[in-house]
Parts: sequence; structure tokens; C-alpha cells
Amino acid sequence: MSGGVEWAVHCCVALTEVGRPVPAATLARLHDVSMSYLAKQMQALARAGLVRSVQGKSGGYVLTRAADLISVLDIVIAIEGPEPQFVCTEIRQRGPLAASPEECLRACAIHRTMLAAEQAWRESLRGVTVADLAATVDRESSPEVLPAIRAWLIAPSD
Amino acid sequence: MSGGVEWAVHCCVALTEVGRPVPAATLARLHDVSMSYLAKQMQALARAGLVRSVQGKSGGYVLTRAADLISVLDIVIAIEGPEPQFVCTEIRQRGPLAASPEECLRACAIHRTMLAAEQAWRESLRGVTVADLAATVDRESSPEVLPAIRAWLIAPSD
DNA sequence: CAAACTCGGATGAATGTTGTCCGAGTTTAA
DNA sequence: TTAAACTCGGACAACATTCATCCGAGTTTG
Repeated sequence: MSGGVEWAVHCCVALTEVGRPVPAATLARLHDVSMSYLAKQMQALARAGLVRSVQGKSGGYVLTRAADLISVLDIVIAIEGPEPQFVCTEIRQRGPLAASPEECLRACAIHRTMLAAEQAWRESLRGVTVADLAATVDRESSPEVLPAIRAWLIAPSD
Repeated sequence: MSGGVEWAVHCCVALTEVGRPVPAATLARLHDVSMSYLAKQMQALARAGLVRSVQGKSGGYVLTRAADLISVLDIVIAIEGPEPQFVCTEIRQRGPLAASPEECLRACAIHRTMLAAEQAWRESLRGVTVADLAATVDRESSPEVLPAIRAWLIAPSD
């Protein structure tokens, strides 16, 4: 899986704390990662409609909807793409004992097994929202952590 | 996900039908795929202990245990490796507001979310065995399909 | 004992991911 | 009005992983 997913999720959680546009450069410095490459991930989020990009002097990225309406699955799909990880090449239709196309109308047993597993994975990710993540972080760390992040994003001092 | 997983699972289902060693070249011709590359996948299955390689004139690959004791997850792990798809780089410990190492003893909320989803995926694959796949194929296709494969693997005519 | 057939690891091309850059557009302030 | 500064956006290389191939080591068989 693309490593940019981790960055994107962290950025969405951070954006939860502030209602103002935050530049990609600021998010990059917060996490100490490559600014140019994180911009690429944010563009993907914008294309997927999860964040809205604002140009100009005080521009940046803002969430387009409430954090409890954005699931982790939404972010993963935005970065990785909607196509499934397992692709069936229908090798049962090849070779000397190839199955007839009529018998291949339904997906084969192997394909269905992979699809079911991927569906379980997807459902698990769909059940967790960005709001859930922010709440968990707030619960498990010092109460002043999130406000500190919020203040830093508005006025970065580094 | 590596495309070789599909080939490996198909090969395991095919090996279910015959108790004799089957050369990689025969399996490759059955599915009309690259002989050299399928050999690589079979080597991975052998390293994982799912199949046993027999050398010499009438050698090949045989399953090491009953088909109902080999799960699809076993095959996926043998090909793809045991490491999880999502890797956490702990970016919460980097940047100007880095979390202290003491507070990072437990995995972060994002990491745990990804781990849980991957666990669901793994459990789904663990619940399906090669014997299940063979039974399903036998049920959903003509009854003479599997015997035909068995006969062809013993004496390939192509 | 030799010949033929098997697997096994080492070697190269193709594809996708990671990382970087500069131009188009917008807001702001003068 | 105008110009400057700051933002995003897509186009451009470097790296890693996957895909594909080849030939040598070892074993069985006649």
C-alpha cells in the first residue's frame, strides 16, 4: 500500500482542528515530511472531493464536510484509487482445458474469495471516521495536545 | 497485490486432483502462463512449506498436507510475504510538536485502525481452504471438469 | 554409469511508487 | 488599478518493486 495514505490520514485529522485553510507547506512542516510530495497527496484528496483547495495569499486546504462524514476508507480510496488490490486475469479461460465463456459469467471461486476478503477490509475501514480518530487521539494523549496543534497550524512558529 | 497470487492458488487447486508430482512446466501449460515465472511462485510455496519439490526425471511439486489444511491466507502469505501492507512510519514523533516516546508505547489510532482492517481481511482468507475452492469449482461446473484436469496433469497431450 | 529431466538461484527489462520542479491562478495590499 | 507575493496544479526525473528470463546444481532412471 502506498505510504502516502498515512500522511493523508494524519493531515485530515489535523485539519479537523482548524476551520481555516491550511497550506500544504504548513502540514508538511508539522509532520516533517517532503512538502512537494505531500502536495501530491493533498491534490488527490481534492480530486476526490474530501478537501477543498483555496488559492491566493491566505489559501490552503479545508475539509469539505464534517469529520464524522469522512471515513478512513474514503481517504484510502482517494489516494490508492478505487480499483481492487486483487485483479483476476481469468486464467481459467486459457490453456488447453479452457472453460467456455458461458460458464464464466459468474466470477470464479478464487475471485469471489478475494473479493469477500477485500470487502471485509473495506467495511472495517468504512466504520472509522476522521472524527473517531481525533476523539481517540484526544482521549489517549494529554488534553492540551490538540489545542497546541490547532494553535500551531494557525500561526506556525517553526 | 502481486499477480502471482492468482497463479499460485490455481496451481494449489489443480494439485488437489493428483497425488503425484507435477512439473512446473505442466502447470504453466495448463494455464498458458510463463513457465519461468510460475516456477518462481512455486519456489515461494516450497519455501513456505506448502508444497514439496521432487527432483529428477519424474519430479515436480506435490502438496505437503491435505487440501483442507491449506488456507488461502497461507498461499497469500507465502507469495506476498508476512509483513503487513500498511507500514506506520511514526510521523507523530517527528516535527516541531513531536510526541514523546513514552506516549508512543501503544500504536497510534490510525495504525490500529489499519491493523484491524487488515486483520479482518486475513481472517476472511483464513476461513477458506483449498479444499473448499476445489469443492466449489466441482459444484458449479460440469462434473467432468476436475477429472479432465486430473487426467491431463498426469498425461499432458498439448 | 551416463543421459535426460527436474528444481533453484542469479540476472535483466518493465511497471509503479517516491520525490522534485516550475508555471497558472488568486488574493491581498498599496 | 496595479503589482507583488503567495497558493495550488500538473508535468518531469530517480528509485524501488514487480515481472520475466536464463543457465547451472542435483536427482532419478534406464
